[in-house]
Amino acid sequence: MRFTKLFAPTTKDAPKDAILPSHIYLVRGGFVSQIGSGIYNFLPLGKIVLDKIRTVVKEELDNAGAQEVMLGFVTPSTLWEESGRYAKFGKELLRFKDRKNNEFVLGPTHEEAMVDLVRNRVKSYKQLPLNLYQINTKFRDEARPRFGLLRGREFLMKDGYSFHESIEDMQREYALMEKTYSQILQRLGLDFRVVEADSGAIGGSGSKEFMVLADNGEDDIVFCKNPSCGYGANIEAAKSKDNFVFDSEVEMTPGEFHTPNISSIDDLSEFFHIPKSYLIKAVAKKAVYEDRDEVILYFIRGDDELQETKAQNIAKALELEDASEEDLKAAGLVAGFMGPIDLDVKFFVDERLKDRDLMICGANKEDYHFVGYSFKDKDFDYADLISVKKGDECIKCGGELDITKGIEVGHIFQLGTNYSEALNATFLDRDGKTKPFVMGTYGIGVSRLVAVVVEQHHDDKGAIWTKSTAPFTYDIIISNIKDDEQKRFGEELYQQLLNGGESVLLDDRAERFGFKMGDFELIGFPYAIIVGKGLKEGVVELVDRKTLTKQSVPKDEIFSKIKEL
RNA sequence: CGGAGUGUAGCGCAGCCUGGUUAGCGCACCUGGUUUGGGACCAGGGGGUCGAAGGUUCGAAUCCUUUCACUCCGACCA
Repeated sequence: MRFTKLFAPTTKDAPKDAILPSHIYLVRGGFVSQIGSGIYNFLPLGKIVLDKIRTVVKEELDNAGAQEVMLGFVTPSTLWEESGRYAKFGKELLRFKDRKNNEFVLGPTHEEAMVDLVRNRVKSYKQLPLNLYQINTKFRDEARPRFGLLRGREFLMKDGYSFHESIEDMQREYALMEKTYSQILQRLGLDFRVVEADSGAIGGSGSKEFMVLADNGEDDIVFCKNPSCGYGANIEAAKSKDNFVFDSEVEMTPGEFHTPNISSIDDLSEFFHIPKSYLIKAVAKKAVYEDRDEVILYFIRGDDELQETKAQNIAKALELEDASEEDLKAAGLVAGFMGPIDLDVKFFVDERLKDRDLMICGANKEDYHFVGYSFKDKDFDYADLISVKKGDECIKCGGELDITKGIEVGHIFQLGTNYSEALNATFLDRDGKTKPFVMGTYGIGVSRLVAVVVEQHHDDKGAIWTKSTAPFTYDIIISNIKDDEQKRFGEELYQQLLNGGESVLLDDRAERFGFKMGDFELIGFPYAIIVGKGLKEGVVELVDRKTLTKQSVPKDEIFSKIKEL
């Protein structure tokens, strides 16, 4: 490709709302442009990168035995009603009607559609397992799109679904997909971690996320510093060891205690001269369900923090909101003095409190706490409710846990039979019995990966594409296009590289040297070959975009030099 | 969804408060010339339904009403 023919409108200035490097450089470099809130056009450079990533994804998946299909982007809403998600999914699901007044949705994910494709076509265990995927546009009407391609409303995603006769076979495929996804991300040149994850609204028994490490990530991921351990988890699912050690000097006589105006954990700790780990923190939330709201209490240790996703999951709520003073009053609760004593509202207790005694909690009475509370023999709903903190001990090896930022690029789920049952998708097993398919589902954000590569590989001048993602590998810069010798050699080299099967761009524009170098650095091709002043002495220069180092190479050797890279 | 803003040339903005020549600036673009190793310079030039609709007025980019879009902070986010 010649730069004079390439539609790549680079700019000096970034859009004012672009904060993240990936957003700034993708727009400035002429890769993408915004056409609406959270909706982006891909220009030639962006499309090349997108296709390269898509190709890597496809090659690895096909190699693992999956088959590519393409489902309709527009899906009849009846399918979504069948699975029950039409009501559950919320406003993210874009719904609309056609001229005949039939309802449709723009697919944000395609469990229903894929199950529908398979049911009544696959009838026997002999046709299993089956792993079908598509790389197709998705639409989610995000409340607040931002960060360019990282959180758009319309995006390209690979979503795959596997069908099995048993849980064991599904888990085999799940492990295969973990391996396949890891290979994909490795080929793209990304530094990533596979972490345990919350399964979220999609349901299922287990899931893992593929997190690319980046300072601007939206997710907090917990990982063990011990290199031989390898534990990693999304903060929403992470667990740590209980570090509580009982202090034998602590004594309490059970009973109510007057604590006027003392309601915060800090104040109580000071008032009773006792560590926060002996206090019971009550967190009130308003759980929103399809048909009602309900105040729910969560009891956790005074030095812990409630993890909202865990709290929401255990309550099986659509979402959790902060409970207001009025909500609490209406539920008969006294803000600041709530405890697990004689409660009428639904509540959950963190599993670390099970069998603890000698604790202090609210007495459900204004200005009173209860001292010497015991959980022994109390048959409450215990669950993991708390957030892991930096420095906690690893649940697996006891090592030190750290927290870092990551961007989710892939998510694999052990789905089970949720969807096959809901949609009545069954097969006959070896004993001739009707069974629902055991399913797995696997997603990878293809357009998001375009941004993620830049997010992880850039400097203050622009993007730095990895070899497997670069729109072109080599950028031949003819320093002065009016210099016949430079022009002739640049053209020659360009033809030579093309004939050699290399991915190469010839910058033959009548621009000044600095302008062309700037574009090279901004767009981020892995290498530039400068054909300029040095040509008189018989040399050209090879520039490594990553290090920006230049080395002079005799012009007759540049072709073989490139072949070595 | 709550709060706060912004819509004027391809991009970034001024003008609006206090209505009144032909709506301006920088970058980008076109023509000619000089330049050619780090985003050059000189001269000339093209490009605007001032987001949309309605209203007030002799007169509206400017004031009023409605509406649409986009952005920021937060909540949300397989």
